[in-house]
Amino acid sequence: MDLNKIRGLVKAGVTVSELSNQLGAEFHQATVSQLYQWWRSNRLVVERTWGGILDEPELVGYTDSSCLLPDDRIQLQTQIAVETLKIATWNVNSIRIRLPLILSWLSEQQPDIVCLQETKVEDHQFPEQELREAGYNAVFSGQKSYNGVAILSRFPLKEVQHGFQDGWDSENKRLLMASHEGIHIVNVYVPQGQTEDSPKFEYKLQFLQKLLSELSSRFTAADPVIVLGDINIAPEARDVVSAEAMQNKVSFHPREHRFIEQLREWGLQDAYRRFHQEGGKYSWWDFRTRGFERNEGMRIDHIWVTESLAELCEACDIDFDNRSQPKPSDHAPVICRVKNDIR
DNA sequence: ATGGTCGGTGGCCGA
Repeated sequence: MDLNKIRGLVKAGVTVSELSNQLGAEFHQATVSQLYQWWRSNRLVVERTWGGILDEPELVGYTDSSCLLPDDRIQLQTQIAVETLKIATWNVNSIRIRLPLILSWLSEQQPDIVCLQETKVEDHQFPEQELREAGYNAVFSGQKSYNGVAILSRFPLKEVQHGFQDGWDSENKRLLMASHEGIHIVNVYVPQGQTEDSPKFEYKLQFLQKLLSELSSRFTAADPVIVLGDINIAPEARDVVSAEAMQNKVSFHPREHRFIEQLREWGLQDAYRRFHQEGGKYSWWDFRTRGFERNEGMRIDHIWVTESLAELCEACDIDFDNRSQPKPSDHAPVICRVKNDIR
């Protein structure tokens, strides 16, 4: 199959039957699969007049039961959609209860890649169909009740890895990696840790240590790597309401700050702090104290990038508006925009 | 205010 020839013809815009005529014997199953892949990833515009019955063609979006018809006019989008990549992280606190908000947010924000945490569903219950209809492929790693991570993407993801490569702590679904156009995506849900004297805090610190060794064994700081998720650590005093009150408290503990320091030493930087210096900007607020209404929270959801990606980063923002919607998660999404210079 | 509210579960736990 001559992919460049097909790409050229479809970029110019053709009907399916014209394409079939022009390709002749070269039009076969692989060609059709390619068209569907483009369609599924929202790169193919499909216009349908039902054999001329409609004066104005209707736009046909991809669903699992969609079929291309011979007189459909198809056109492959040029790289407009990927000139800048919009990459987000969001702890959704149950994908089942949050699905309506997730779908409206996807359609409003149009992110290209979204890392989700605390999906809280087993894989067979993951709403793959609904997300695909919204234009997203998904890879996911879930369990009953707790944890659960997923990556949504407009494009097919590559090099998917579930959990740590050595299988450590594989029963807790907190880590999911994939790649897109050479960018390595590390989606992580770091354990919360409860209190300083809890075994859960030791588990958190061990998890962080494992995460660091996973990063340094898989990548170098020269690679384009993006580590994002619910890190459950507020790095600095300006990321909490009161550093005094948080002294030696979990999520603001010196031993956790040591990990943040090691992340920086390895070559990662906090994308949000490239663009915003002010304090009092949080990504999580406690439901119990009505923290959001009082703006009392912590900035614990982060996007960390290596230097090569940092230079391409154009923006990084917390989506506060999402948190004020009905039935919000206790976390707001964090979104960054990365210039895509990989052509 | 050592409380409070969510979400998932199953007769309490995790955040």
